[in-house]
Formats: sequence, C-alpha cells, structure tokens
Amino acid sequence: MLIDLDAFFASIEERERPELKGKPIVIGADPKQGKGRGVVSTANYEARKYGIHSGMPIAIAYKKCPQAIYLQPRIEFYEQVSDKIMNILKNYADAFEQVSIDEAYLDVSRRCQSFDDAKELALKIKNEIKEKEKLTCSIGIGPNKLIAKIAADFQKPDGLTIVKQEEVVTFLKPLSVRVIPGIGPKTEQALNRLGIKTIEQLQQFSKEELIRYFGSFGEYMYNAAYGIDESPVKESEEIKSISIQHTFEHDTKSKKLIYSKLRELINLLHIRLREERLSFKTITVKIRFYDFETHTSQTTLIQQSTSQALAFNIASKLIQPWLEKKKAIRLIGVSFSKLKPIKNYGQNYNQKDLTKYKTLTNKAPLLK
DNA sequence: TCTGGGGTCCTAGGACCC
DNA sequence: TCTGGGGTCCTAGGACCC
Repeated sequence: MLIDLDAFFASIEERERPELKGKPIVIGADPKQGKGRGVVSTANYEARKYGIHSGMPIAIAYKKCPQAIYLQPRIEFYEQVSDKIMNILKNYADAFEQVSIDEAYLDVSRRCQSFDDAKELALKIKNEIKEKEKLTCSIGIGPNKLIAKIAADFQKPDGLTIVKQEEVVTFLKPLSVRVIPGIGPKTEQALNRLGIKTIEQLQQFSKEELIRYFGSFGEYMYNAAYGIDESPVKESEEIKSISIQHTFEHDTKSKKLIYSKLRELINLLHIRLREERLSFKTITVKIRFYDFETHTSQTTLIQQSTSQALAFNIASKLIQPWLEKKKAIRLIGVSFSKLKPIKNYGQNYNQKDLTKYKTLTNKAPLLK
C-alpha cells in the first residue's frame, strides 16, 4: 500500500487558515510581483486549475495567477504534522517505509488476507487521518510497491485505487510510460523516439531489445511494463550523504560574499553531521554560474573526519578554481558523503582539537 | 518564462593493484 | 614492440524523485 498525502503543504496551510478554503494557494518562493527567484513547492488543486504545478518557476506561476495566495513554506511545522501521521500509519503496517515527508509504503500482506481486507484497512487509515489531522490522502493498493505507487497516482486527491495481481497487466496497458517511477522527461523522449508512448507499446518490446537500448535500466523498464517488482518494504535506510546549497538573491562575483556563504553553509551542514553522529570521508562543492552551467568538485580524504575546519579548508580549495573564471555565480553548495557513524562526537568540539585541526589543515595532511 | 533544496542511483574514464 | 583480465576506488556529470 502506498499512501500519499494530497497537496500536503498547501493542505496544512488551508487547515490552519480556514479563510483560505476554496482559494488558489501556492507554497514556494516569494513571487515578489513576478520577479521572485525560486520555484513552486506545492500548489493546491484550486491553483492547479490555472496550470500551476510544483517545480514551476514562481515568476511564471505569478503571471498565471497573481491573485493566488502565495505562502513561504514552514517546513519544520510540516515535519511535525508528517511525524504525527507517520506514527498513525506505522500502527497499520507489518513493515513500514517512509519515502518522503508526505509518502509511505505499508506492507500489509500479513495482516490482510485479501485485497478486500486491504481496502477496508485503507478506508480506516483515511478516516483516522481525516479525524485526527483533518487531511486527505490518496492510497494505492497492489501486489507490490511499484503497482501500489502507480495506483496511488491514478486517482487524486482523496483517491483509493486497488489493483489485484490478475488485473495488473491490463491496468498498466493504457497508461503513459511516464507513470513508471524512474522514467522522467529524458527517458520518455527516448522511448517516444522508439515509438513507445504507452505501457502497452512498451510491452511489445523484448527484454533483450530494451537492454540493448537502455542497459540495466532497460531490464527494469521491461519488468515494470508487466508490473513485476520484488523490492521489499524497507524499515529504514542509513544516510548516504547530507548536503546544503544556496541560491544567491542576485548572481555575484564577490569572493568575500561567496566565501562567507560557504562558511555559513558548512557550519549548518556540520551541525547536522553532529546531530546525526556521523563522520565524512568525501567533500563535494557545487557551483552554478549565472547561465546555469553547473559543476561539482570533490575530494576524498584518506580517513573519516568530523572536522568543520578541515571541511572549510578543503571546500575553499575546491571552489577556488571556479572563481577564477570571473563568471557571476548563482548558487553554491556543499555535500558530505562516505558517511560513517561515530561515537564520542563531543571531542572534536573542544578548542584544542579545533586548533590542532587548523594547523593540520594548513599542510592538508589528510589529502592524497 | 526562468529554472529551490535535499536526496538516490547510474555511467564512464582513469588510476592503481594483483 | 605491443599490450590480458579482473577488481576496487575516485571523480564528474546526469537523470530522477519528492
């Protein structure tokens, strides 16, 4: 079963401010009279009628519907609401996997003997979320995660779609290949060039053919076309990378501004690293120029580290060559990866260690 | 018309090792 | 003078997801 909360951020704001009900609501960057920088995070269904959707530049959304209510996201608050709902959902699952702030898979195959049982359970879940949190969700039920996901997207909002094993292939046939998770705009175009638009047309191709065109992803698409998916509902995943990035209000060439922002970002990222009790081995910096040309540079240390000073020292060195291009910069970002859990975190925080790391980093001894 | 932020996974080339 | 095979790790870029 996949449960997807409808227009989540916008629905929460509507709930909190009933006077907004029935009006188009757009959660995202400040549109600033159509000059804002950023994108739409969530549009409620009223706003979608104007052609506004998530990912759309906020300036375009503003042109389509200047009278909409534009709100900046309150992520921490949405996370609190999400946590409450996820805790409700856990009670209904044999295995539970949260995929994002507004989506989760529930394996209910042990507690449900039939799809009818599962439907009953889904209705209970919808009721409880409605009662306790005043929000609606769309639920897809299927023999595996892939079908549950496609089914959940099939009817929105407040939808409930059940696809039994014997219905899978027929259910998929008329749908666009685009509904298959992992097939985005680029792959859709590539498939279109082969004359494939629907899943039925995808089904006409042999596994070997698709592998020839798309490598291992071709095999995934072949299986998906027949609704085959064995992936388990995983309880939890370890974090593989943490990152932070910032788009400047105005593109800049100021090294002073760039380095101070870099310091700030690393500081924030390091707070998360410490909270999660992790060490890193790889540091990546990202830079985007005014023309959207984007580059990354990374360094892998010879050992795990938790040092913020080291991170800043290395990030500065990585970013420096890009600043020499004298092109205005739109965005900078930093990421830590090759993470490992670490005990005794506090130690790296006393002043002695920081000083020690600073002298060390001048010689960059941990660099290959 | 202008393009956020935080993630995962994959690919391809190169260095290096046995 | 020409040049195997298998494996791991690193780097950069890209597609995709919410």
